Amino acid sequence: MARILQMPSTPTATTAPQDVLREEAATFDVLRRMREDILCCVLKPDQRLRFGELRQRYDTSVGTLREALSHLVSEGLARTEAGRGFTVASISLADFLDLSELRVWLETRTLADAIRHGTDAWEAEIVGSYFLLNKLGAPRQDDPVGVKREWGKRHKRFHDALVATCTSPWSLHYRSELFDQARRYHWLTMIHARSRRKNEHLDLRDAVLARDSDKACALIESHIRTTVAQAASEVPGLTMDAAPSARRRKA
Amino acid sequence: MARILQMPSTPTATTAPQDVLREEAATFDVLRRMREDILCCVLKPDQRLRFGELRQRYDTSVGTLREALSHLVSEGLARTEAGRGFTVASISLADFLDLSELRVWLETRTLADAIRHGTDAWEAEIVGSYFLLNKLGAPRQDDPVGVKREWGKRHKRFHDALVATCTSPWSLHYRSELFDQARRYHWLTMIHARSRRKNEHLDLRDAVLARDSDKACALIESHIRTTVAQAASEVPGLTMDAAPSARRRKA
DNA sequence: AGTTTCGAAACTTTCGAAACTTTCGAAAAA
DNA sequence: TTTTTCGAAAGTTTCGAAAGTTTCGAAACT
Repeated sequence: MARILQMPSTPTATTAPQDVLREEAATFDVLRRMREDILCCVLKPDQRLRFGELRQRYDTSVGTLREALSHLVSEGLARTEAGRGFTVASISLADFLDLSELRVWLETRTLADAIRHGTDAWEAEIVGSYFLLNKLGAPRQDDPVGVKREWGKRHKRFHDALVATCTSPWSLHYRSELFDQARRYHWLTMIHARSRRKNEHLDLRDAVLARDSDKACALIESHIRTTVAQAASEVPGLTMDAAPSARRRKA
Repeated sequence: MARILQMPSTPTATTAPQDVLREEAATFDVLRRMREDILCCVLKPDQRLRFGELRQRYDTSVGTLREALSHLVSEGLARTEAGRGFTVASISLADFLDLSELRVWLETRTLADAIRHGTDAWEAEIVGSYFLLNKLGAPRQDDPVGVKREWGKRHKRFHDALVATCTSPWSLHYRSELFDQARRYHWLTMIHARSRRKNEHLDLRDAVLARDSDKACALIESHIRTTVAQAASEVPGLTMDAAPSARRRKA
């Protein structure tokens, strides 16, 4: 179970201020970079992940790569077959639908609980992270990749902040994993979508800060569902079938 | 995302009949054995996992162990701190409660969907796996470890069979992970519990085969809740606090 | 022409050792 | 007596190379 956002805790301050970030050093760093690359489709769905190329790209050894890849497999961002190496996980509309249904439940559940246990520090982080998200504005199709990536980061930070005070570690853990899964589809939507959406995050923020649990949950539910619908209609090639991979049998 | 029970599929029969089981060979085998050892508390909660001992126990290299341990961390069965190696995940009543709340929802959700999409092969596997579970009978405190382990296997097989035709891969995946988590607490209950329970699995089986979704869901919900209550009252030392690990600060 | 067999090339998996970090205990200083 | 410092031992992390598979194409055979 990966570390969850560690928000209103006193920093331990043993060696350096950002000591927390050091975690696992090399391996952890490679893992994070690979995850980001899969999420942003730099490594494309169903792409074969050969050790030769990866070693060059991330400047590390086979063993370290294996460990990172192994992690990605458990997270559902990659798959592996015995003796055939690793592959980026497929995407499909069916998967996004399935994913999103679970998300609706987990997001509303964690959000309601977080609101129930909200603190001043929690409110502050929501205000702060919303500010950062809003300052950047929703990225357009023709914005540079760097801007889109930064928006992705801030978007995640805002949504993490909303549920930070939820008291169920398991719910938070799975919520986080599924949020990352959804980010792959969000990325595709950002690339292709033409329609613009109103600023749903502002309403969400205000409902949460007003501790209006029902309204906040309804908003986040429609937030998720709208995104699915948008992806389904505007991302080309996102079909119900999983992959164009060559697993045919002869008739 | 790990492989899910692959039930009504035709065997591919390329080399051997059990070719499917070979998956990942060495690493996968070590992973499975370690997981089983953690689930059955052979490796105890909060126990330090040193490479020296593990290498001897599983007769494998450091690299392979690291990969397996890495997997266990993502599954929440172990934890790791930078530079300080791996540790078996803690247990606590709080964790079991949290876990079980999520399980209630996931089990009922997957079960209802599985019933909706049930096939003949699905019914057959339910009948078969129930037969195996029932033949062994609920293990008593003084049964040998081997019997308890076998019961654990058959118990899991039965519950997997119930939900096998569920159409949501993500729900099935998380259901499976949480079921394994719960197995650690089940094991402790088996060791310590004095009270006997009626055969809840028979009622469950019949309700499912009769396609009575509401009744089946109600049964599985109380099945889970009863187990939690039993563990809370009969397993000594299962407190709300996480671990007796030495993370004290000076006052 | 179509199918099968064989062998080399490419890639994955596994391993043990080298480099580095943490922990623990003994000796020196307060 | 208590605290601090230092160094050795134990343990973890990273790496590159050896061993083992799979894949693909060319030659041999039907």
